[in-house]
Amino acid sequence: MTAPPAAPAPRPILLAGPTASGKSALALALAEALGGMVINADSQQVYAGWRILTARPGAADEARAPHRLYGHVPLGTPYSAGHWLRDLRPVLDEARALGLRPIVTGGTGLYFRALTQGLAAIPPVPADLRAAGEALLARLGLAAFAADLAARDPLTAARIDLANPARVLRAWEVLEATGRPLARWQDDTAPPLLPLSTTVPLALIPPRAALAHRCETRLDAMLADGVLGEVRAVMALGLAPRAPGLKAVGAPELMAHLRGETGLAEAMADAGTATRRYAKRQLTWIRGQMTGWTVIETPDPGPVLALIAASDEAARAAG
RNA sequence: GCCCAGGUAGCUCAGUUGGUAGAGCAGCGGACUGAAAAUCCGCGUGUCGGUGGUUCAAAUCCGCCCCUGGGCA
Repeated sequence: MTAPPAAPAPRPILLAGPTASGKSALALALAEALGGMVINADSQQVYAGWRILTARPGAADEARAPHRLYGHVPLGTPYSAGHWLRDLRPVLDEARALGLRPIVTGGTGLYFRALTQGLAAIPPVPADLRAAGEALLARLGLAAFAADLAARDPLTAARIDLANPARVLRAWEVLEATGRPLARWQDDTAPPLLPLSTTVPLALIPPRAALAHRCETRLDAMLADGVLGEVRAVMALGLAPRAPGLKAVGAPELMAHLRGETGLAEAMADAGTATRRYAKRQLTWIRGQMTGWTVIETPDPGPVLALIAASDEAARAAG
């Protein structure tokens, strides 16, 4: 112990929360106050083409603090929790090199799980194999398809929801592509990139009434900002309806309107419904899956900064 | 004013020969290991417009009243 140890890198801040909770604004305020880098953890905000619809930080926001992993993926390109984790690692390195504190924020619970609990290192599944699986599922029906999987891979079948086509299809394609049960891959999951204990994990959960109100006013604001033009531009790309990046909440509803299938008022109402349901699922995820996270109720930066300072101090004391 | 059709869950509606009611959507709760803003599971939340009558029993049959839509004046 001849030289004092270098100051440890500041622990990354993780900021989760339902849509319209005020995460982005809070993340930006924290970045300004702490010298941070805002890093996206949202499965739809990674896509170029959506800015208004996904309430992505704008140019003015990005001028106030460095932002990463926003809009860096072309629409139509497959993207997943695995892609995101691989993209994230060099960004965290960059933040450390620049002396910026990472502030990872977004609404995708799975991404935070992959980050803090690890993700099985399963090789990529070829797109045509997935398509073949979808075709087989459509031909056999879910019950027969699931029964077939259960016969070939009882280990995984016992672990997943066999009534959920997405989960059964995933198990099937992993088995087909790798010859190894998904459950085996999952059992071999490597340690996480950022264990929860090495972070400051915050979950922003505003009071229900306030959240509902924000969901509503935000949709109107999107309309005023020209979201229909954005949707029209995306439609002009001519991508398949189920192409990656086209399932942002509100996209199907507004596209239906632009195709002349629904009135604007109806489309906006439907988009509002979709938004509320999405927020509800996010809250369920946070309640059920994000144990160990600190719940904060308002996006007011003052108390949050105090909380972070106290947390940092406690971590320092613990060594 | 008269005739017709309706009035049942937050909304749209179903309800057989009378036995105190059920679907979809919304809503609420839940699951979640590489599509996750995805995908899936569970739950009916009701002065059956009001009132009087017939009946052991009325959402259901009868009278009157109220409301909505359409038609005739």
